[in-house]
Amino acid sequence: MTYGAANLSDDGTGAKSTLASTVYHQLRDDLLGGALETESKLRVEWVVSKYGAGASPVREALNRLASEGLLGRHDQRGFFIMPVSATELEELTRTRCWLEERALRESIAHRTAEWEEQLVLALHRLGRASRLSSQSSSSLNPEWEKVHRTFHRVLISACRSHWLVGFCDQLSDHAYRYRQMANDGESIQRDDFAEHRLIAENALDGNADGAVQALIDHYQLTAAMCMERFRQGEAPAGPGQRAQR
Amino acid sequence: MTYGAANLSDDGTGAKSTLASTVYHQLRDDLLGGALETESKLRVEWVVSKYGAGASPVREALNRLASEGLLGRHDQRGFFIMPVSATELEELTRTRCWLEERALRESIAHRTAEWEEQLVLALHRLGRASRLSSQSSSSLNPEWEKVHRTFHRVLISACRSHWLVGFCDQLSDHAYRYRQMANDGESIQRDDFAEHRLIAENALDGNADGAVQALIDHYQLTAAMCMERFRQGEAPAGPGQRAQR
DNA sequence: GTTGTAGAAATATTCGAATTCTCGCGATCG
DNA sequence: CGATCGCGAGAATTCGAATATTTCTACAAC
Repeated sequence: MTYGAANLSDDGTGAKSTLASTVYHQLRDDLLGGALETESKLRVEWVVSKYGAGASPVREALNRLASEGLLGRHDQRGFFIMPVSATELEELTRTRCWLEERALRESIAHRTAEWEEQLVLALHRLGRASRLSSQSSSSLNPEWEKVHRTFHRVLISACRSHWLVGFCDQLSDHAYRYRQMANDGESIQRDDFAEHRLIAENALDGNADGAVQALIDHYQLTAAMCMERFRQGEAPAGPGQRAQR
Repeated sequence: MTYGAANLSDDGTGAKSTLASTVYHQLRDDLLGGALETESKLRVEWVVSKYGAGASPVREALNRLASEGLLGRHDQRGFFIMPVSATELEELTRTRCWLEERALRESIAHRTAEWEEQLVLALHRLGRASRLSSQSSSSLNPEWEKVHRTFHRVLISACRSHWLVGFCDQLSDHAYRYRQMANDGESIQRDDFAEHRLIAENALDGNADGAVQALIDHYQLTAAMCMERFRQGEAPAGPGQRAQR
């Protein structure tokens, strides 16, 4: 065995993953976690040396990430980390509200007993997990993030469109990126659980309008908080992105 | 000059494209055009020999296509052409109607003079291009397809969300694939231009409800026609897809 | 007949070495 | 002085050759 040493299992089914997929997931996590925002340009060689893989698999990973909008691509000029901006955050939030509203309405309209149970379960878990990491207050609790994401995914999972679910997922990733970036110490106190409970209860009651309103409020509040932080950290010309081209 | 010989310009800006991008576009066209539906499994070696490129660029192209849902991927087992089905067509159409409705409403709500002009222009061009190819009746006129796509893109272009436009584009690609597949000789006569004119005129008048209704009718009629053909060609077990795994 | 299995063949994946391209810099030409 | 042309250095891209994995086949055991 010469290369590809760190591959045990990928999805629990015992199927071995490719190096390309491994790099993809790692790099994606780093991108979303805001671990490498400092450099706008992403040199292949740099990724190769950091993640220990050849150019080919790295390049595959980069291509996937570019297709998802996390990276940009210029033929013959490599990849770059997609820049962030206030207007992009607005557009993202706007789109997210549109899609999630539709998804939630459909989900409620076609809800099943199983969906209700999953939702109750997701809400319960959300109540258990704490928002902030117990160790560092400057980063969110990864466990909470996981549960949180599951909650929102379950919420719209009955909408009868894997396309729509996928799109919402994708937007969710980008929103997560902004949230991570804007996360240096909590600002306003916020009762996360109450917000989610309001959404879930309305949904379970079949009150689509109420659920949608609560969901949109939830997203917009989050966006507003991000925006505030975003605007603060913008003027000092901090370690944000650099030369674009 | 040893490899990468067939690269003049890609986007008209004089920028040279990568082999990966070239293969991506070609393969994508073939996929959408229904040129190679016969084999569900897509061997890298086959693509390499057909498109004249090494494994690395081909693989990149495959990865991009997989991210768009045109191909599927199983780590260590390669890529396969995404199967088609009646239920998938339904889901696709449903999602498309949801997204395009929202996009159109927003587009109308935020329309500008330039948007109106582009729309008028797109409609005019649509009237000029004929639906069927002059040569072969079994394939659609590529010029018409181009103009048609432009029309629909323009229609929603003022919605203030590149995300939404992108999603609609993606769904549009998949719908196109189904349309191509279901295209062996015209069935019902259909006044395409009248349908599009109805949409455009309502949109230009600011009549969102009317425009949306016309647009949805348009999509659903198309889907219904595809579905009909689809069901016909299903029983004979024609040269459709083969072994899945 | 079914199940299991070693080995071969076919494929997919990855690497390391070219090859090609871009970008910056200094010289040269209007 | 501004614009253009060469000319490397540095990157990106691609190839051809390994390396790994899956799939197929023949054969044996139950």
